[in-house]
Amino acid sequence: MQKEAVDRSSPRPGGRSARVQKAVHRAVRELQADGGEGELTVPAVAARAGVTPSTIYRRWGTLSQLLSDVALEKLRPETAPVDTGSLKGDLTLWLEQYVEEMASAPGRAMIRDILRETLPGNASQCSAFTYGQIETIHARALDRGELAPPAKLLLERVIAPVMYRILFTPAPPTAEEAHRLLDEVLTYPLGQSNTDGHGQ
Amino acid sequence: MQKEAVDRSSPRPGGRSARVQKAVHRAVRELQADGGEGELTVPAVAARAGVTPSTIYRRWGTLSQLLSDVALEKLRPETAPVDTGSLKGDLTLWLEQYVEEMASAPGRAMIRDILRETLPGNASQCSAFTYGQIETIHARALDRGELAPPAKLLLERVIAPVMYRILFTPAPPTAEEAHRLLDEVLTYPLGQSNTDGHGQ
DNA sequence: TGGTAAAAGCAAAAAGTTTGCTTTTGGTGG
DNA sequence: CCACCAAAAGCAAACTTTTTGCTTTTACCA
Repeated sequence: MQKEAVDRSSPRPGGRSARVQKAVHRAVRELQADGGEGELTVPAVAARAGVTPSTIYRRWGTLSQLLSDVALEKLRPETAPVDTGSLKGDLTLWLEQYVEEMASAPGRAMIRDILRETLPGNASQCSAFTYGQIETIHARALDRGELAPPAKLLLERVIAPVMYRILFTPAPPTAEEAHRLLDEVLTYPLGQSNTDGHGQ
Repeated sequence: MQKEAVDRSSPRPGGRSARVQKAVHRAVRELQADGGEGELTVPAVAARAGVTPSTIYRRWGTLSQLLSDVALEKLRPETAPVDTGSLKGDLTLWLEQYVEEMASAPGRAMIRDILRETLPGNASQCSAFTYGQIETIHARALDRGELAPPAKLLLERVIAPVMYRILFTPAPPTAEEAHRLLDEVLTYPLGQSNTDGHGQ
């Protein structure tokens, strides 16, 4: 009785599948935005999307998987990080936005939704988004001729502690704490002895 | 229609409540140990525990909450970390066991179970367990007259990255990587500028 | 030792999920 | 361009899980 949904990434783009997917995702976001109390169920989403519940069950398998997919969409970066003219400026601004988004109640909910799934697919996508944004900043810094710690080190020394705080402690991290982590890694960027593990 | 279970920590220890709680927890562990495929449902747990489903729903609210509680029990340290005679030895041995336990498939499942809950209670308990173990090692080192980085720094520089890898990447961290993180923090223990956030 | 409130049992109703089959639909080869 | 085909959606009935009102049990307390 293992839940196992199908591919899910719209095998026929432009067709009915794509329309249904959009409608369902939108329905989820709308229901989440509404008071959101409790009634986020598959039948409710189906009704709002003008679709039959069995469609959702067959395509996503479970509500968790659907919520995970929606959260991943919300987390997908829409634009490259702002270019402030310096590595530190770019990272500081980007990190502030990152922490604000992730540490908020909706942000925490998104992360939990993403992690709920058994397969690490969406979670690693999520990490890849973050990695990509940092990598962009990194490449830009190198272009300027700046010395810049690799994205991987920033993930390890800044993002990981921030995420740990968000997931495992009652009080989410503050912008100040994030700044401290960033300053430390920029001041003492040791630990470059990196064998792989994050293949972008 | 918000799910909201009652206290859950056996208000009448020694009585029937405690017996039911034990039976239910045991039933969950047994079902998880068995092939575990799919049939981990509230009715299944109830049947195995010789209890009626409504008891479980009323006490735990949801299967997630129950699984979270069971996972927290499994994660509770039973003994203090082994004393190897040195800070580095203590930390290395303890960390090896930690990573082995957490990065395994059952370990990952436990962490996901703990994080599934909306309230951060169990997750922060879990972190507190880890903090406590490291704190024990730390205190022991100070007794020996060793210089030792605070537990909080180890959480930030070693545990958080390990957890991040476990949660967000397909390939869990290896013992080698954990060693690298530990070596780095022991070699360059900067970042002591700690305002609080983890009050043990 | 009875009184009492909290927790468990029970069973029926409600809600959610699965499934077999039919219908729609977007792509494809004739 | 049209008929065909397979994939996905709709539908509805069967099935499972969850909720709920009420009764019974039971540990604690006076």
